[in-house]
Amino acid sequence: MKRSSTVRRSGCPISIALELVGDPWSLLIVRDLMFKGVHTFDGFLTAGEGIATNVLSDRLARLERGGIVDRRPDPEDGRRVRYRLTKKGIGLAPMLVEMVLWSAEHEATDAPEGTVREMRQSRRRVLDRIRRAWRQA
Amino acid sequence: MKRSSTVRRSGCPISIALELVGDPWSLLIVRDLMFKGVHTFDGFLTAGEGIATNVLSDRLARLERGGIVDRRPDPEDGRRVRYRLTKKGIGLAPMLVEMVLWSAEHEATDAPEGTVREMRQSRRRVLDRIRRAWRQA
DNA sequence: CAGGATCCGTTTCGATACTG
DNA sequence: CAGTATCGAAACGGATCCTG
Repeated sequence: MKRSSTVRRSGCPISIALELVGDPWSLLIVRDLMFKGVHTFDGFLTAGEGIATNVLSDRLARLERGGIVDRRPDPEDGRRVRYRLTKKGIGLAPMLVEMVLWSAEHEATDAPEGTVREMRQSRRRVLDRIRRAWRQA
Repeated sequence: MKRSSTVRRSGCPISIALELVGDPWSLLIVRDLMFKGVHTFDGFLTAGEGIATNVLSDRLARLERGGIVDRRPDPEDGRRVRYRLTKKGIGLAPMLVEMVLWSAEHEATDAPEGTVREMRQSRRRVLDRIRRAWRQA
């Protein structure tokens, strides 16, 4: 596998950010940040699907290097670190929403619940809410 | 990493089909099928980014098991195998389009070309064309 | 105690090459 | 157009250690 962050086909600019989207853990982290308001190391550890600490460290560093998340000390508790999606990171929302919709339609076994239904009915509204929650977080 | 094809958070149906979307090679194959009309083993081998034969075999089998592609003997040359996206597979188009758009905006270094510009201006038209091309292929 | 880094045994991946 | 075999590289999980 090439190590470049994007792959480009000659004559056809169909490039995909595989560095991000090709990695399950990174996607789970972004998803937790975007949909669940999880923003601490421990939050990812417990809310996630059992990611190991070293893997989490590594992915957070990658995402930070890629400009998708940033880290700052928690304003209310200087010892804590707060991870946030950057503007570039929040730009992934449409993609994530499509991923969730496709998964709900084709893979998930139990009936879709409120969030998914609303996504299906009005992507725009869901995206607006995600962006709003992000701005004031 | 869990081996299940979808991951679900309790109380929040934000599940993502990581089995597919967490794997770079699978994404490249789907992309080639969707945007480039590549549909043979050798096509993926040469048009792709240097995938190994065993990996390609493995991913095609996975995608087939996942119901995303199917394989049939080429009508004009029975020895050849033709891979096609299934309906479920073509359902990934919106997600792929968002991936391409995000990548073009944030990752790709050279100026976006026609396809990307058209995607940005009218996702609908691009998606319609993809689906039409798929139906008559 | 939160946020990581490091070491280590194990599993998975992938490049190459060979087979039908 | 694939399946298989090998074998080194990388990723992973788990535990442990470190630092404020």
